[in-house]
Amino acid sequence: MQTRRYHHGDLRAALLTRAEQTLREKGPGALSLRELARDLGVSHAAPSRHFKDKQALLDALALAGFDRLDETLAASREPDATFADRLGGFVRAYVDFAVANAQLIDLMYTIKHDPAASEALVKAAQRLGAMAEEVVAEGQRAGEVREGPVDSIAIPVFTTLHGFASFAMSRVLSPEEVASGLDAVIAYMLRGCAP
Amino acid sequence: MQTRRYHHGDLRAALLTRAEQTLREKGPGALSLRELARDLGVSHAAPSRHFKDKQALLDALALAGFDRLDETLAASREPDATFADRLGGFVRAYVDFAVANAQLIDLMYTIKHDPAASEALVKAAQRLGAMAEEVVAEGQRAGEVREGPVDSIAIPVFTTLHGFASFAMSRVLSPEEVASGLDAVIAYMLRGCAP
DNA sequence: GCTTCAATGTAGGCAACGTCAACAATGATG
DNA sequence: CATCATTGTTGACGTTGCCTACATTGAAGC
Repeated sequence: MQTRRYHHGDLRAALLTRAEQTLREKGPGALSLRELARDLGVSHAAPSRHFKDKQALLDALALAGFDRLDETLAASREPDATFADRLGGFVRAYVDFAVANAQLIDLMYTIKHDPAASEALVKAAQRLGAMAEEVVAEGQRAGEVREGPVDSIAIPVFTTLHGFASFAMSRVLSPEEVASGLDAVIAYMLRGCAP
Repeated sequence: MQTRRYHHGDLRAALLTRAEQTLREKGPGALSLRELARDLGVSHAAPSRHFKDKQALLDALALAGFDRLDETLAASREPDATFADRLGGFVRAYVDFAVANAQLIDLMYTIKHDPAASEALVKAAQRLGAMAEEVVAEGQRAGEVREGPVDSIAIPVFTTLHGFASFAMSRVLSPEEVASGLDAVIAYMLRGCAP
């Protein structure tokens, strides 16, 4: 049991970590700056030194979420595979992340709604779209995807992906439906992309 | 300027109407029972006679939203048309509603998240899925849609629809992208459904 | 090594909120 | 006309986000 120092050391990171935990466990409504401060053994106004606003904390949380999702997706890439495998991998990685971090994803897209969304956040979100575009473009180059403007294919594909993930998160679909439906969705995507 | 009666007349309906207006104009965060009461010229505890909770009001709002969406979609049906037209009509109606009621749709799906979602609400949400299934099933009967379990086609389709609407609402896609992208999305759906 | 000062944390206060309990007016039912 | 459930009011409590003024700290410059 160490004696509490006046300075926490890395309160900012601790706040983010703890906030994400509460978000995951009790939902966004249960997120209170004061409770966060109490949990970390710090005065109720301390968080304001690191986040001017509650919204600022949520923004930072969402931004970190986008960054992690971007990394996850980038890491799941397999350069030398058929389009079907590449797309399948991308979709599975996205859906897995969404299911494992439902509340966070919700927050991410809710915040992006806001016209006042920070530039960094918009940028991180756009990177997602760019990655999807890249998969499609590569498929086109390999002749496995129909020709035409990349957007006219990437948008429907990403749209399907996000919609499915959204249903998976919100339990409109049961976990079994998600597991079994995933293959059908990927097959459907492939048909929609086929030359 | 009529003198204020002690009884409002139909406070419940007035609360819902006003709440939806505030939701639309200022977002869900700006919804306060007390402010609602003030706006309607009623004491701050009056709303509790009609909604035991803030959550209860939100639930009622979401339920009304599902009902209206169901009606809108049902009204947009054209029984004697090709599958392409029927699907196109359905998609357009859904997307139009979503764009025109972005905050409301958000609320609807957010609330459905909640494990404690009321039965009526779950039911209203499922009617949506059923309508989509019906369109697909009819297409199958007419031989315009590939065979197989209805779910394996209806889920991807509805998923794409919801994802696109979601992006349209959240302005990930600009209004122009929505307008122009809609045709591409419908074409892509049709390819995914084709026999 | 001392001073200075920006960064970080604390203490107290404010208005707003959701909720509750106790009380008051109303109008429908007998 | 009396009764009484429904609907609205009042006042209070605890919690929250945020603000301002103050305290502690550690590092940079002399």
